[in-house]
Amino acid sequence: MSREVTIYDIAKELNISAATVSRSLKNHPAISDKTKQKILATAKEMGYRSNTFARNLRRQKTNTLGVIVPRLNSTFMSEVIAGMEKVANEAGYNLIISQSLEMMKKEAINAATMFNNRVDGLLVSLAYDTDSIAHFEPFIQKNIPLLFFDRICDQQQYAGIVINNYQAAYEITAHLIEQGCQNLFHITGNLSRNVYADRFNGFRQALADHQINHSPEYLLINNLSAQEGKATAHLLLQKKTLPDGVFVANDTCAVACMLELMEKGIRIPEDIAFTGFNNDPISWVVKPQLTTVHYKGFDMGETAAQTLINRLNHGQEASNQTIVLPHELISRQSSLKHATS
Amino acid sequence: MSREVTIYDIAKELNISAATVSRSLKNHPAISDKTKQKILATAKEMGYRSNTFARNLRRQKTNTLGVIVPRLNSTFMSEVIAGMEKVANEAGYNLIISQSLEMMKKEAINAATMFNNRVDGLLVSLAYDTDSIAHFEPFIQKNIPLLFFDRICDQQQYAGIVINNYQAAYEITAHLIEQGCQNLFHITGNLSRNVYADRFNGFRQALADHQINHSPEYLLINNLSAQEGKATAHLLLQKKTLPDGVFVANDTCAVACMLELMEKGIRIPEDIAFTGFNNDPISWVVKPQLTTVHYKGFDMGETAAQTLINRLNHGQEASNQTIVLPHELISRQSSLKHATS
DNA sequence: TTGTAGGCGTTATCAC
DNA sequence: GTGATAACGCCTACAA
Repeated sequence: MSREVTIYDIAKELNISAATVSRSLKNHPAISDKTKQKILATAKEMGYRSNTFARNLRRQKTNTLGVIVPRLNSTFMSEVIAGMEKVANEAGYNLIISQSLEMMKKEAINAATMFNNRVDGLLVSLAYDTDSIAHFEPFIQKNIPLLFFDRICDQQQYAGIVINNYQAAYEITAHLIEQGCQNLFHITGNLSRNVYADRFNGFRQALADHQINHSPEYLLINNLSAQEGKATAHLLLQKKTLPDGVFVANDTCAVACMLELMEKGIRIPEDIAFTGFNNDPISWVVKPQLTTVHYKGFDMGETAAQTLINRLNHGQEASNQTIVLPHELISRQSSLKHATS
Repeated sequence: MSREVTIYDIAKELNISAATVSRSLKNHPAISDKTKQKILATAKEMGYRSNTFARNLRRQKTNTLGVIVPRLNSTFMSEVIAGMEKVANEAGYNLIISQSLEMMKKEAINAATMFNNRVDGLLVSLAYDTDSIAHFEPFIQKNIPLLFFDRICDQQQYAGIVINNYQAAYEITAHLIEQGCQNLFHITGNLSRNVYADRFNGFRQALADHQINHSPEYLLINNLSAQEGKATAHLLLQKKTLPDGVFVANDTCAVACMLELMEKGIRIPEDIAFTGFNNDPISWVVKPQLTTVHYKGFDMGETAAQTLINRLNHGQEASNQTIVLPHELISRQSSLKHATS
């Protein structure tokens, strides 16, 4: 393993000082174009590559952003990552990515690792069961920019990148009501997570605004996995009266629940209309296709990364507002009743 | 932003040398337990955290593994990443992940970034159109361990982690034949990729071994996206004689193709039986459910990371064999004809 | 426009 | 067992 070429080697080769080499490589204005050219050429020729550690050590900066997500394996989240990667790359940042696997404990461990690796900033979408953000304290104390996205922290002082989950839920619920549904249920996740709380609130408000009464048991909470979707189907079947419309807070769970009910002879959407959330590929593959809410993960990733980078560049002055991105209702008639009125 | 605590600060605090502090922190055997305890306590108390750059600079090692994958957004790949992350974490390595988005050009850029970031080793699954691995030359020249997985490099000297694609394809094709299919087609990706070449060969061999003739147009190549799956459906419809069985090299494309054909009045599986590859969630959600091949992405990720780390620890002596992981045929009768004999 | 010199925080090599 | 010291490669006042 041959030794690495350093700026000193280049300097010696050209009989100039290392400082000049360093400056040329950074395209410093004070260096004449001629020397710059010469140095760049020699650097390439000698196979020079800058040493990130030395640079980081000197500058007290890593040019690395940390990302902690609940899971990587959803269409949505991988789009988010792709968007982040694009922006980060263009701005000269690297991404270190880790998954909490929906566990606060692992989220905390990951946060500690990120901290020790001196990430310049951290992007986080909270785990399912996170009920304290104490593990992010070190970042706050050291003033390392911390930005939440999608599943954000409800405390006022922490801004984040989100969509209007309330509004989206309102719209999709109103849609069900317009199709003639009268007895609506909602299946969702931990209401401590903003995304689920907001969706529930939107759902409730839509019911209220349309003067729809609801069963006292209209709210069903699970972890939104396929498995629990299936289990919840059985739970529904044991109710005295079945709902005629169900709004599920994600597509995976919606599809699993729906398929299980069909298995048991329930007709979808004639007996029960279903809607989901996320516009996951399974929502358009499943029969009947699922009405759902689409929001661009890629854009969210881009926005999150860009916002964080702005904050890195401009420090405290940078805005700390929560940013709300647009969403879109994807209405697939096949999953909806037709209005009976 | 208060200045970071260094080993010198701890040393000064305790009136000892920085060297002793450093050794204690590394749990060096030559330090007495008493001093060690004292130092550890003070370090914690002062909020010390070791500086990775200084450490890396000194040791010429980053404790970071690079990962380049075609895309993150598949169930399979996210499982791979999860497996890698687990092993890497346990061994004290970090992961830097990037996507080539199936483009060799971006793969090359990513490789360069990884190289400049001095990753200790690199894990790669090749992009769809990669036809040269010249962009990995710097790693080879500098003797930085490079390991391919799933979509590996066919050149002999580069080992990798794979499944037996040939065997899996053979099995699934034989399955179709046993169900009575006589006119089989194969839809797959770029045959320069080992995974697709091997699957094609397995398919062909199964036909040969069962004395099944095939149409001269039985091989259809596309990029295996949903979009092209749909397009290929139309292509099939223009054939003089439709196939009665199709083996598609991934589930996404299989499902898209199948759904489009059903849209056009073809009965699945009565007219055409379909099989896929990957055991993606859509393969069990779609009706009829798709017979497919399952292989554990998580295991592949674990194995790949572990193999790379072994090579880092043991240098050249470490084995450089290609490792073949098991797969499993997931037979879902609903997607298959019943044997007619 | 270019050069000099010191320091970023750690670890390895000597010495004691 | 512990301490002093010299790198690791780069950046940046300050000087020339």
